[in-house]
Amino acid sequence: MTTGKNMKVDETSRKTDETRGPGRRLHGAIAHRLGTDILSGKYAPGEVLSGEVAFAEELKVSRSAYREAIQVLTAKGLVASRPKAGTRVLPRERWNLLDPDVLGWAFAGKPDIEFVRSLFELRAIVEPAAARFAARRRDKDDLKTMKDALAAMRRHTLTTDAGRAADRDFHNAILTATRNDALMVLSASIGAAVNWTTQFKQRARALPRNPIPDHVRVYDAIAAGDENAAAEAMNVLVDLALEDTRSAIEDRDAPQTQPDALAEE
Amino acid sequence: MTTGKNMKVDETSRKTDETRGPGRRLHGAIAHRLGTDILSGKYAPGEVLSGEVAFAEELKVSRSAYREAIQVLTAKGLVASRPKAGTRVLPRERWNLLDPDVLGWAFAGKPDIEFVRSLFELRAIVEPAAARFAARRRDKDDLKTMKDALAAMRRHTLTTDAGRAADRDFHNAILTATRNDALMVLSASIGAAVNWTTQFKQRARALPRNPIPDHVRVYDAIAAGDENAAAEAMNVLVDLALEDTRSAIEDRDAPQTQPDALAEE
DNA sequence: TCTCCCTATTTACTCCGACATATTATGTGC
DNA sequence: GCACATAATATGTCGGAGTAAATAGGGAGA
Repeated sequence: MTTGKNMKVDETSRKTDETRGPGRRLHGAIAHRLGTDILSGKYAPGEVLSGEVAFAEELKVSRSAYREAIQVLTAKGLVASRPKAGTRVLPRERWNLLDPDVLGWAFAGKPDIEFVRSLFELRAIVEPAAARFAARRRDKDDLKTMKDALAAMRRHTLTTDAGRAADRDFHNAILTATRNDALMVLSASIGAAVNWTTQFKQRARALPRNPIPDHVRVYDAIAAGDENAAAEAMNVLVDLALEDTRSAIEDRDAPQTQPDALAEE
Repeated sequence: MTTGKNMKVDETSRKTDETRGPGRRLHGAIAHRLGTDILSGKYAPGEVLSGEVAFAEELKVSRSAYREAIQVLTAKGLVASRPKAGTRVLPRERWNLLDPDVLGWAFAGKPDIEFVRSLFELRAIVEPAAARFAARRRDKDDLKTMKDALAAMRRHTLTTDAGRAADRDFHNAILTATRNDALMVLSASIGAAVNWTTQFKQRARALPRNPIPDHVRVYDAIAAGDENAAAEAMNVLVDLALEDTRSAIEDRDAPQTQPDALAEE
């Protein structure tokens, strides 16, 4: 029952080859493959992976590359390996779910709705608080950066790459203004992961509403140093993003209506 | 000069040997050593480490072990390595500061006061919100677990290991009751890191105040389903921990007064 | 019959030396 | 002075050999 070694290898090495771009190392690709497989539930918690030699052979890579990939997964709390016992997938609560890579792997396949909800709840907690800190501690440079980003957002819209980059700059400026490294890292991770779902959004349909005024409200409150107003304005922004993502996911999960009809735009 | 396997251990390999307990692998020890060195600023961001062969030789380990350690650090965003360019320490904003290991490394040496402040600010944001969710979503099992932990805390005090374990159980029960995985992981990481400084506290002096009543207030509010009261009670708890840690760190940073005088108890 | 310890096996861990690949730096021609 | 080809160098990948650790199983003693 253990082996299953003789299966066709085509399927096995497909993913590792796809993921292997230039600048992307082999062990990184393996980690990506195993990571997504674990996050997607293909390898359930508690399950033991095939031995080093067997698995490396199956993946058509050397043991070194395989081991380095396993070290990466171990570092992120996904697996743990001990001699004689083998390498087994750890229970979900041990996973570093806030690790950027893990978040990426979680959203690589069909993201779990419950987990998306968790992230948005966390975001709804953290972002307004961040805006509050920013309103209290921002200096002139912060405000200038935010203002420039806002202007860029207005020029290009959110439909262009430049526009989305400006959006990121704006939010990053807010995070910088909080003078709180932990908050910065956390918010950046969540934001990146959530925006990772934005590609669904953009693909599904045009944005339903002009987001600029809401951003301006946040900026004005931070510039004025009004903490409560900043938190409230940011809260609105998060709710908006939640609404967009929710409908996007609903569209994805219920594709009975022909996708072409939605993409007409 | 080739092997160097039987030679006496000198200063270079001191730390790696110390950290190398049973169940702790060699590459883990190397990662721990390099991690703490980076977090402590011994290797500044942007700095390039010596080449693989040179560094591995210096640490008296094989290149494989060294490379696996580097993969771990890479996975945590501390370093990045490219052919010909070498391995360089990434800027601080790329570090996964919320990774449990990274947090541990950060507190291994003298923790940066500013970073501790950041963590407590984040905790003050997250924990009350978690209590709020717990008050909304807890079920009977959650309440029972919390109640049991509370009773255990009363029996053994926080001065014993069993007592501190009960404290952890109590807070874990709250996190479980939030039904939010992201919140769970985050709060657990921060909590563990902050409690990592508690050993300073315990060492410095006896606890200045009985924490049980405050915990009871949190429990009562959650049991009653009163979200605002739960958040407020938890807020008090965080403030209390902050106060303790602050004074503990002040004691540590200003040891002019003979430590014996403080330890009389 | 049960417990405890000891042995044996399995598996990950570590080491080694060689080769491949990617990236930077250098040099050459225009 | 610039663009392109070339070489140098450090990381990346490979395969194999040997070590150490943890579990399972068997044997001795109670």
